[in-house]
Amino acid sequence: MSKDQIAYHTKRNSLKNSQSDDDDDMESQQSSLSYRERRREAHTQAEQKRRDAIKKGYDTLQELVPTCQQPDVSGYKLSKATVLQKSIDYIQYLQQQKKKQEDERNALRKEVIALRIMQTNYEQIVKAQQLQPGHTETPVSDEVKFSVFQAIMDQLFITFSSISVSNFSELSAGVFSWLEEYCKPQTLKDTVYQVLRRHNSQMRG
DNA sequence: TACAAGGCTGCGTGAGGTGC
DNA sequence: GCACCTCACGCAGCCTTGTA
Repeated sequence: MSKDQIAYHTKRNSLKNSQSDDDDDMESQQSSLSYRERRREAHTQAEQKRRDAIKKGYDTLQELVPTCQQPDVSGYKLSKATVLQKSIDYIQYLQQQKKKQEDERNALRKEVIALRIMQTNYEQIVKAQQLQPGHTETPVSDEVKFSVFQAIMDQLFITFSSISVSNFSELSAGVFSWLEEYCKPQTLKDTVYQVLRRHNSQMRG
């Protein structure tokens, strides 16, 4: 507030309250300031304190909200109404983001559960096959294991070599589609059987 | 370019509500 | 009943924008 404003208000208020103050002064001649005057000054200070708190709140809000941190397009300080509106918009944006992330998290949780079920099923299949009559545990040399592993990897590499590696996005997209197409449990199972059959025939031949 | 109009802000103050 | 808090109001100053 400018000095002119202060002078104006001081004069205005003194005129406004002169009558009642005179009455108060007549009632309490012991104090230099009337009760009403003291009340008015205390209230003025309290109101200033309240406005400071509100202003501080707006300033803090402006610091916290990213869209309020730069001045508006005209280059001027954002008005309080604008700060409020931008804060509302930002909170709504955050709420949308939160919901989106919750949906993603739920989808991933379902996927984890599905994969665990699949894992359990495959473990049961393996156990059942091991318990079948005629199934014997014969020791397999490391050389044979490596040979089989190499054959499986070679088979997979043939399919993998069709993926484009010209840039990262194409590569990552290609890897995902390759995993979905060639690394399905049934596909891998077929590949392993195929390699093992070939390996057996070579051993017999 | 001068001027009017309108918006924003800060100020002091009265009135009403609330807690002790 | 009193002290304190909050809200609403009127006011002035500053600034931008539109217009003659």
